[in-house]
Amino acid sequence: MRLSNLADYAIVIMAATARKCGGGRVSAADLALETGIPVPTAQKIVSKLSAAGLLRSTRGAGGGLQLARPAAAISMADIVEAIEGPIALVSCIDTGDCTVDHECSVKPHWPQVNAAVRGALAAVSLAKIANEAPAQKEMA
Amino acid sequence: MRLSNLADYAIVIMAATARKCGGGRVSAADLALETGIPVPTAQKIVSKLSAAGLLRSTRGAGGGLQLARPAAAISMADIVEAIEGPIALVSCIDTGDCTVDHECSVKPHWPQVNAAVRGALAAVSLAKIANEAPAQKEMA
DNA sequence: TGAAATGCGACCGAATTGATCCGAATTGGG
DNA sequence: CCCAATTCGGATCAATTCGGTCGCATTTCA
Repeated sequence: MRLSNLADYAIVIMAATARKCGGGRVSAADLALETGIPVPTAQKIVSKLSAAGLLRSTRGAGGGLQLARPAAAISMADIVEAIEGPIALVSCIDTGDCTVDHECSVKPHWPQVNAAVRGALAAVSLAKIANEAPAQKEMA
Repeated sequence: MRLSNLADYAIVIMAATARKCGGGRVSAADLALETGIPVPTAQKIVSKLSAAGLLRSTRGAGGGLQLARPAAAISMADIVEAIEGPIALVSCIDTGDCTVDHECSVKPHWPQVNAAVRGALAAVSLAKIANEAPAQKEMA
């Protein structure tokens, strides 16, 4: 019942990107420096985020990352799903096969739980996070 | 974003216990046979469940397990917390220390997400699960 | 065209999880 | 009152996954 550190980092990185992506591109190294996440790990996360279509990566010198969608259109659920795959609390739902199949009276209740969790994550948009605490780094 | 198999098993075991605990005690081995979970694993889960106060264990010959509370008073959240510890999506909340401390603009949003998740889990009681699909398996 | 910077992919180590085994405690029967 | 069977409890060991690191192909600016 705990999402992986990668997903946590991904949210931080996305927030940092939203904050710095005012008008240009940001490099993964720069984001790593900004967030304190190890550079290679940040690159790995950025790769997944790009593959998921949340970030747009520009190759070559002077390139970098930028949000593929406006910050208001990106939610925690999107980021978590990009890193961790579909939001399903149990493997049963994905594979459709419980190791203990039986009647599995629990199965009918998972969809509603999953939906609730996803809703909770979807309720928080990236714009909200970025605006919450710019802290000392107030940008004009 | 996926709870451990142990927690999943725990829910199945609790449901089976609620179903078979009509008037007596059930052995861990019997529950394992009923649910299809490996016996040693079932014992391990039962231990944690007992330690958490959800099950009452009776030692000795003819002993076994029984629900410590009525099924209606036990929710998924209780079981998950018994196995996985407190429901916190990120380690930051527990430890109070992010590896990337910075401003951590994400932190203020976690409590509401955690509460929503916990609420979703607490909304499903063990009685509901046990009543959903008794021993018989309807045609699908 | 050349060189530098960047993102991308694969490899390796560490940690948590999951499964197994053995020992201690308790009760029922003789 | 003693013995034995059955049970839970804890400790140990292997496996899968996650996290971190390194090297390379690609792409752009000079």
